[in-house]
Amino acid sequence: MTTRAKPVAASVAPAATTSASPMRLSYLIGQLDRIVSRRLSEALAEHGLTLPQFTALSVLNARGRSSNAQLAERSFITPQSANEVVKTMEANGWVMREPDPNNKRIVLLQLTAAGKTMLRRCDEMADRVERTMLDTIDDADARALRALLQSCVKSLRAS
Amino acid sequence: MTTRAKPVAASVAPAATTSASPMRLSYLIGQLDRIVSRRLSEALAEHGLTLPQFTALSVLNARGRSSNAQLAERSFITPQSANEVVKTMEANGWVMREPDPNNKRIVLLQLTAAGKTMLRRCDEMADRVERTMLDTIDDADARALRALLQSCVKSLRAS
DNA sequence: CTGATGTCAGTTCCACTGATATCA
DNA sequence: CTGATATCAGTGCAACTGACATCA
Repeated sequence: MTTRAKPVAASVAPAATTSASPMRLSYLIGQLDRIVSRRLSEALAEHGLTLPQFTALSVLNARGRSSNAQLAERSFITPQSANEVVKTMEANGWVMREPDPNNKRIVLLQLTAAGKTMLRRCDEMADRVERTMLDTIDDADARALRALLQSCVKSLRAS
Repeated sequence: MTTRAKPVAASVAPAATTSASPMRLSYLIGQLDRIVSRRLSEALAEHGLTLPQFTALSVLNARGRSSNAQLAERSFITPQSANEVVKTMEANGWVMREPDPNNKRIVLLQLTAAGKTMLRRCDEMADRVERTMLDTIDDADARALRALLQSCVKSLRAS
């Protein structure tokens, strides 16, 4: 309980805005992402994996063979950043590259067996973090949360 | 368009290939935070403000006078990081420090008039981003989203 | 002494922009 | 030629850890 919200400067801050105004959604999103990312990173580090790498593994697993450009778009980072992530994972034997038969310029990426094994292990850790996060939220609300987040992403990407 | 202010534009990619496994909540949270942060950062840059600075201004405004340690906890970053953010803002005249009369070791932080003006301007930009984000979401669902996000943060912080 | 606080210093991580080569 | 793709290279920001001094 040491890190819980307490009436912080209530005794020191008399005037102005004593009652905490409701936090912005963007603030809440940022806070939540910060906490989740930290928990996840700590857990993944035990297997020598970084969060961006886990994201890439998940995307490649969900979407199958992808070019670096596709991976970048789905991870919402630049192709350069995606390439950087992939380089390390290829060196670790989790991802393999093979030329696209239809287009010499494109290199298709896909998981290796070792990559799939690693992903399965890390998925368990991610599940654990998410279960903690959803501790006080029932399944219906969890589904609603997912749908709302997807709507937010969709609206922003469309604008 | 040769200049790419954004990482990826989802221009010609065939987007209709969805139907893969549903994405994790932590993935969605990360994606949404990435997009929101980018939009917000771009907007704030017009006023010479960074996102961490905007966060600090918001926290100081909402909670009133705070020590650096309190600000750090509210922003969910280390005191060192918070101090770094504050240093720049003090140099820009948006935040002022004054010693706590009750404790010589503590330095209380609060917004200056210029800081409040800046915050007001930036709040408008943040409102604009959030309105876009909530484009297809009604007020009731927006409130539900806020409540759910708060529950998630609370559960993770308590664990 | 212990613990909380502020702050200087150095480091790391991760995404960015720029530039270049290849190919449809 | 134009545009998409991959990738090498350098940059910058924002977080981190470590260390130290001060004070309740």
